[in-house]
Amino acid sequence: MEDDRRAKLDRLRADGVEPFPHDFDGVVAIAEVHAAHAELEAGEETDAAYRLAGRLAARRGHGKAAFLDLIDRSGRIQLHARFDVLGDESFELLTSLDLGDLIGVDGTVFKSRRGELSLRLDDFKLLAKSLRPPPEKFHGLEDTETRYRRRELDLIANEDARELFVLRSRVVAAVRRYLDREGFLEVETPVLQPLYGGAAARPFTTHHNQLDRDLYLRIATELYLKRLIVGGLERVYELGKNFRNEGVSHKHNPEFTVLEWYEAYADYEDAAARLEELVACVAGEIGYAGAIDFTPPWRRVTLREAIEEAIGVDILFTRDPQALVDAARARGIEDLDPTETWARLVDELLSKHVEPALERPTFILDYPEELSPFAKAHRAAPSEDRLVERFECFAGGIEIANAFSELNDPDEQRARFEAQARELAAGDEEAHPYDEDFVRALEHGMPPTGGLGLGIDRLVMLLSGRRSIREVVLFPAMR
RNA sequence: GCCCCCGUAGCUCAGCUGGUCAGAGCGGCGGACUUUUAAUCCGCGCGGCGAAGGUUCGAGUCCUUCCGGGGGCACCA
Repeated sequence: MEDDRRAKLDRLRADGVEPFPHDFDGVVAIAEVHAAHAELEAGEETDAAYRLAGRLAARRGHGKAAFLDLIDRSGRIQLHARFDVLGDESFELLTSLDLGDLIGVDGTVFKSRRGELSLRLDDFKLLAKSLRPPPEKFHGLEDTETRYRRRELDLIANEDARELFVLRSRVVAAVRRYLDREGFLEVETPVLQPLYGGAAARPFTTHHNQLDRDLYLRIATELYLKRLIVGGLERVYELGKNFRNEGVSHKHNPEFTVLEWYEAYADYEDAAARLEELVACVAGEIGYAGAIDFTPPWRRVTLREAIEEAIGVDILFTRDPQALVDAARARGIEDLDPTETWARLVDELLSKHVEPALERPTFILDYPEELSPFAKAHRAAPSEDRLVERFECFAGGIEIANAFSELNDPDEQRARFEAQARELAAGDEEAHPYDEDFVRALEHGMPPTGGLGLGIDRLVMLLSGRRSIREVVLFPAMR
């Protein structure tokens, strides 16, 4: 059948038809036509003329007439072609088109007897010949592998997919608009870094040939952005990819899009308020109508309370891993590993016993210092609790954001790095490497700052009701 | 890394306990039809069942290995 299309291509050229012309000016979106003529009665004709372009998605032949479906990014419209309007040659060319061919059309709007808004073709032009058959038109393309690996086919075949990625684009645009309006500067910091940092994760390593040195793909933008706060930019954000050398799952892709913002003279409570406002604002702008209520204020609960509520254990009664494991075991939690650190055990309790149940947007506040090397000590909590001003925000059972009152005491930061260095030496591959450039920057003085990271892919999952990150990433990592 | 599942025409899929099992719909090709809409009607199968071995008189159908994928676990604070 590919041969059929090749043969048609040859025939077109032989007949002097250019199968790949260079342009087609003056095209409007199909959605525009629908919007302008929504009120038309069935059977009603107009003399409103439009020029459209898109892909031929279906054809219903009818002898001396034909109905065709044209799709563009904005939608679908039916075309009606008549032999007596187009003439012999043109009509024949039209009926020899293949599904998947790209065409441009001129025509006038009418509504068919059956009530479908349509365009009566006055003229059309082949804009690009398709040499391969498109996916099946009724079931669409359902094979997950093909949908992910060959996303173009998914986009051709599935209106859902088109709408989703249009939605994603609108989400990102709305996020930018909000931050721009609030006086934030969008900046770009290095993706290739001599030292990675800002998160607990293993990096991808690459190599610069001319410099003959290894570089890391960033795992976070945090440290560079805070250096910009030291530099006086006051409100900055970066929206871009982070890379983490980790497994894939329904909520993890090795490269993922993150928004980080830093705001001078703010703390984590300001960040929480801003996140609520931002997400509610974005949800409103895209017309979100799903099950999650993003209306501020969101629920706030401390980590200690959340874990106690979930499993009945007060994590702050000890810093001893074995004691915590024993306490958890007394409440029926058997699968904790006593050789882990206390902090990692706390984290495991959070991710296994608290996070999955957090459907409505919830801030979990006030983390142990050991889990948060860049967050400032809690101003109100007893010092023996060693808590920091940090929150993670969850919704739909997944973590979407992480924020702190940024640690800006350089000596304290150095001490935290040293603690991390000991972890690293002890074999924790995800501990933070010591970043002297960052500490030196802090020594010049960083204002009190509230910073936040928001997972854009996960936000899009929530706002689109998708359960897998692969659904919302155009070309997800495949095995 | 481990466990489970899947891999049949361009697409969606049916093929029970191994013996016309190489099929259907959509798509395609040829023909009819000037308002249809998963258009309809008539005719045509365009793949040899992910790959390689093996068991068997006989294998999409059973076994082994490999490849690709999905899901789960681990990992991912």
